[in-house]
Parts: sequence; C-alpha cells; structure tokens
Amino acid sequence: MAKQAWLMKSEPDVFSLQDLKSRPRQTEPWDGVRNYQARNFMRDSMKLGDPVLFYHSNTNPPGVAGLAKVSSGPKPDLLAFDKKSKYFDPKSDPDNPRWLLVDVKYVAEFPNYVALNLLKEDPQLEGMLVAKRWQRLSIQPVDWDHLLRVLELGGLDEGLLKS
DNA sequence: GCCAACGTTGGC
DNA sequence: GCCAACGTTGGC
Repeated sequence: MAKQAWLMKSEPDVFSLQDLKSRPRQTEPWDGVRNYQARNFMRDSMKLGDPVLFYHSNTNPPGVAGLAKVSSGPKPDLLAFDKKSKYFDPKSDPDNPRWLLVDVKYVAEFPNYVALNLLKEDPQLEGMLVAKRWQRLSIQPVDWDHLLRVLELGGLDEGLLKS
C-alpha cells in the first residue's frame, strides 16, 4: 500500500500558507471547493496525516510554498449553506450535504519556494500533474517519490513527515 | 487581460 | 441524454 500525498491550490491573495500558519490552531477547513473530482478526493481518499503540498496559484510565480497535512476526516462545507457566501449552493441539503471538506494543518514553510518552472524542469518530477499544461484541478494526488523530491527542492527534511 | 481547456448548465 | 453556450481556472 503506497503512501499517498496531495497538492492543494490556493490563491495567496485569498488564502496563503502564511494565513494558515497564523490561524490560532494553524488549522483551517478547506472550504469553497466546488468541483466534484476535488471533493471526491477529500471525501473518499484523504487520510488523517496525509502530507499536503500547499500550492500558490494565480500569483507570480506560481509554486509550492510549503508543507501542510490533512487534519480531519470529511465533514460538510458550511459555506454551502450560507446565503451570503459566494460558495452558497442552494442544492446542498443540510441533511445530505453535497460539498464535503477536510481540515488542513500547517506543517512548515519551505526555505526555498519551489516555483512551477522548477517543477516542470526537474527530470525526477516527470509526470507530476501540476507540471502538466492545462491541469486545472485544485486538489491533486501526488506520488510519494514526487513529494520527497519537492521537499528536497524546498529545503525541508523529510523527517517532518513523521510528525 | 488574454485565452485554452474543460466542467457545468439547461434547452430541446 | 445530447450538446451548445457559458463560466471558471490559472498560466502567461
């Protein structure tokens, strides 16, 4: 059974790795996902403690800012029930929520930000989804050896994965 | 700000 | 249930 890692995208202007770090428990529900494939990863596949590469999109340059981890099981995305939220979804029934999420907890910021162009150029990262053109999915599975390589590029010791 | 890709919506 | 139109993502 291979260990699974993940990559989760966020626009740093909206919610950055530094924002996660400054939360009281350094934990935040990953709300606002309105894509079924991404939801299914959170609902069905993520395990407590799985490592998460925190990716900054829509910024210059885009890239992986650091490491986080899955810190809850699946639970309803409450924004779907909030009429004032841009993520409100009238089709999500509180008794049978359409949108589920997990909590994500800060682990560490990379000493070296790993920009997208580095991911694309690195031969060891060939096939990594985020490095492919037109890959828009905001939550992606990451192979374990790709995770280790990105940690190395970021300047983090893989011992952090054991915490 | 452009625009390719692609997921979603809704008319039929 | 097809598929055109529309909206969103996200790199550039």
